[in-house]
Amino acid sequence: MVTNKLKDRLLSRTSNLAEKVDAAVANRPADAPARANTMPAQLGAFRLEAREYQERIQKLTDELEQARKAGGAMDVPLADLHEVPGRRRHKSPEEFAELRENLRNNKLIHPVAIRARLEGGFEIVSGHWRTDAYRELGRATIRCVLDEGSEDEATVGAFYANLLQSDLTDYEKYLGFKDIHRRFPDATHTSMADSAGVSRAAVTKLMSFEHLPQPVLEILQARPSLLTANYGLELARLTREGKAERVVEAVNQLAAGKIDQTQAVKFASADPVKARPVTNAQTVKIKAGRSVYCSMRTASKVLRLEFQSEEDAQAVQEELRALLERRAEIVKTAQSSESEK
DNA sequence: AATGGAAGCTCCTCGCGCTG
DNA sequence: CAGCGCGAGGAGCTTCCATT
Repeated sequence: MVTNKLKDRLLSRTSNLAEKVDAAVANRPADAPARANTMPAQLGAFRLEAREYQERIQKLTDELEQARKAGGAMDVPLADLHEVPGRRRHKSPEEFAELRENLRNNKLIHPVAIRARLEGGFEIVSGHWRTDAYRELGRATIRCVLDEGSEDEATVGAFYANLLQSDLTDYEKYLGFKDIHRRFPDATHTSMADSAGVSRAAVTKLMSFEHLPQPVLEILQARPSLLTANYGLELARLTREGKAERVVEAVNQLAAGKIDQTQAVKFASADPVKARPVTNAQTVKIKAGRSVYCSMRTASKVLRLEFQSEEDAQAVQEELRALLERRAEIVKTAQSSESEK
């Protein structure tokens, strides 16, 4: 199946990215995030910090490892499970309801895959919907297993796989790319675009959500579909130009359903919101008998010709070209005589 | 080289007016 | 009056050029 091939291709690119960036991170000098001033102090602080993190990771991983040896899985309190943005796969409300009802009566076949977090608790690698279902069913714990593979593989892989689903909102895509960028600070828009199979401009556009005012991001957190990246980009630009207040007000009105996205941008840019741009377009229909042969539309400097068939358009093209070349010649001689004066 | 921004293209949707 | 076609604008995307 084509889709699967594409998915495999993207996922394989994804693992490449993880390796590449891992390698880049490994090659980076250890004092990159330097805080101390002297070299020995930098190294000392770095080693202490690294050891501390290492110990915490080891402790949490050991607990899960023990559980796995004991029987492969452990019951984890739902309150200890945390979601990582961009990792959840899409599911319709109907599909979720089906899953929940299934789990109400049957026991969990596939345990939730989790990984220990530095800040405590566990992050869900896969099984977000199963966890949600258990929460709705009022259960206290859920069966979990320690995930294999690296954290980055899990996040990046799940996100890029999700990206193939068009029903992910632009804001959610932004959260995913942002998370990847947080994990791989060396990743550029270009490299992420390559891995995701989208254009670089698309990534840049999505990342523009980053520059929106905090209140707008909070609204989007609750309603991710409110703003698409095209308009997010415009509003981010206006925010940078110092119109953050107008942007927030515009998004509030957008959220209230009073205006659409285009009007929101106009409103935020402080331009008077015109009801509708005055169009002075004129359309002339050239008829062949009773049917329209060609519809000719003139608006400012645009002339549009629409024929009934491709053949008609082709047939006229050569004649029009000759006409336009003659006109261009006239304009040219007029220009040269003008410059001689 | 990376990123930002403008412009243009295409597809889609919706309202309006014409026609049978 | 229902069905249809058309016009116009919205939305989503890419490409190209400018800027950092």
